[in-house]
Amino acid sequence: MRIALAADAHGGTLWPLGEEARRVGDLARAVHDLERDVRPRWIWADTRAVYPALIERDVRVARCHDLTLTESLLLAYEGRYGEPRSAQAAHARLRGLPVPADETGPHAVQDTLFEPEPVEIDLAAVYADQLRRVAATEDPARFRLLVAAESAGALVAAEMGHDGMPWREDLHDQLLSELLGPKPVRGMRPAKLQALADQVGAAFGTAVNPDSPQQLVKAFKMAGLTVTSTRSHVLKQVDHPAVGPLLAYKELARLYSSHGWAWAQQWVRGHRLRPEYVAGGVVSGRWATSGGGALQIPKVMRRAVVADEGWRLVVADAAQLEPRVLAAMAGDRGLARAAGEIDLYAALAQAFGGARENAKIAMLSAMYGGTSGDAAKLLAVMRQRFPLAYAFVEDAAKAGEDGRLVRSWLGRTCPPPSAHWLKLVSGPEGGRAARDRGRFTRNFVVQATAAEWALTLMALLRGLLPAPARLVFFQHDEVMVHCPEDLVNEVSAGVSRAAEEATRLLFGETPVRIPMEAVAVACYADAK
DNA sequence: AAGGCCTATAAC
DNA sequence: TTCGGTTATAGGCCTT
Repeated sequence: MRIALAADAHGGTLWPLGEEARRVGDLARAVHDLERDVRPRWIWADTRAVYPALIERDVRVARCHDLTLTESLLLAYEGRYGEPRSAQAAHARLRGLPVPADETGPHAVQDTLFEPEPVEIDLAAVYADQLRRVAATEDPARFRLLVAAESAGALVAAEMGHDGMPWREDLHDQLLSELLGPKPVRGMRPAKLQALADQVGAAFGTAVNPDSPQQLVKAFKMAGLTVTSTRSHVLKQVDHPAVGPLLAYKELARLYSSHGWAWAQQWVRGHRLRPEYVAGGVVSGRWATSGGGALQIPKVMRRAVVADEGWRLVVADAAQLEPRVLAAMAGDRGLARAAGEIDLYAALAQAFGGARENAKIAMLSAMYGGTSGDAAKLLAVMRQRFPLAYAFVEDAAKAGEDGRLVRSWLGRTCPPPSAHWLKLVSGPEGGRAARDRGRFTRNFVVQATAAEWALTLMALLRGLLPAPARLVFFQHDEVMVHCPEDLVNEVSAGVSRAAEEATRLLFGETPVRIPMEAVAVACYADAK
């Protein structure tokens, strides 16, 4: 059963497909009852606008179809990248009405919540149109899976944003104090940071703001040293007494400004980090965050992520996900056989002269377009030993260089070349621009497919988790579940099973394995 | 004062 | 001949 749903200021409208629409005063109550009785697939305009209010009322749904995310996938597939993707825009296109631009900006979703819809959107008609367009894709079964996974991802993102990841404010403060000195008063640098800044100044013989690349370059110049930038790896080559304290400063300043006290004040409440995840926020299908920086948490801060009393964190990541995905996509039997092993690179080592490191460089260069060091030599070996995998990424690169589109395994489509690129590519620097886009499309097919595998895994795992276990973190190829201690085994088994099912759902019968070993820990820092 | 671009670095 | 992809965030610095 499928039910379209629209929220408004006074409740909402439910529209079981093929039946009359009916208004309800208490939307959350109605959704709860229907979810309990019939478990429909909910069709709604935008999960980010609709679902948080339901979660707030403790109502969760198993399945949905997000019209905005689906429209976005379809427009890209159809070569119409950039057209407005909201359900309202899709509706307007169907009816021949003026198409409203998408809301943009940090508060777009919240703003629309409090504004009445300017026009009534025929959700069922938009949905039917999308199903028709999905059926017209080259492989409708795959695209349907993509739509389902993307929509499920939106549910998970909203739920994780609500539940939050366990975060001990006291341990975070303790960690910051150890590294930086006590929390400073507003406008002051923490003591250890100031001491390092003073050392840098002393080494130059004049006060320099270590946060200013311009001042640093000038100061080095006065000391008779020319630096092309003030990046850490450049400074490491420079012999000057300021370099030591400067590198230390940079590392700590990063922690302070990006994940320091101000950050915690804004994003941590009641022992939970609650960032805002954006499913489908990256062209490759990876998630983004629009606040909270949850996908860039420095590793040292994992010490602050601690399970509640009597609970555990079950942490699992898919090791070597991208080369495994490539092996499955390309149907390269030799690579797929190696991808049946726990350590793919070790299994490949023999083909690359015995060194595991060489195998790794070869694979990464193939997927990222790397050319430095021994890459060229190793890629030649790869071409010979794993011709299908090699050809797969080469074809993707060639398509990008030619200005064509590439797609992931399930049909996510890369953006078309920009007008700027088209101009560049026919000019004197055209070769460079073409190669740049080739690297992008080469990586896109792998990264996007890895992302949809991870999305599928998460959708499956969400359905397998026993209450009250909760998904609390997801970072590209890694998931974290927070659960009572006595559920650890069940949750770990769920993770492995979800990984196996995700692999089979995407790739069918294949020797490739994408193992996910879960570990249960009290503290995230102990997971690796 | 606000906004856009640049540089730098965190994650995968 | 150099020259690996996707991001978020913050501070400096320049323009308006």
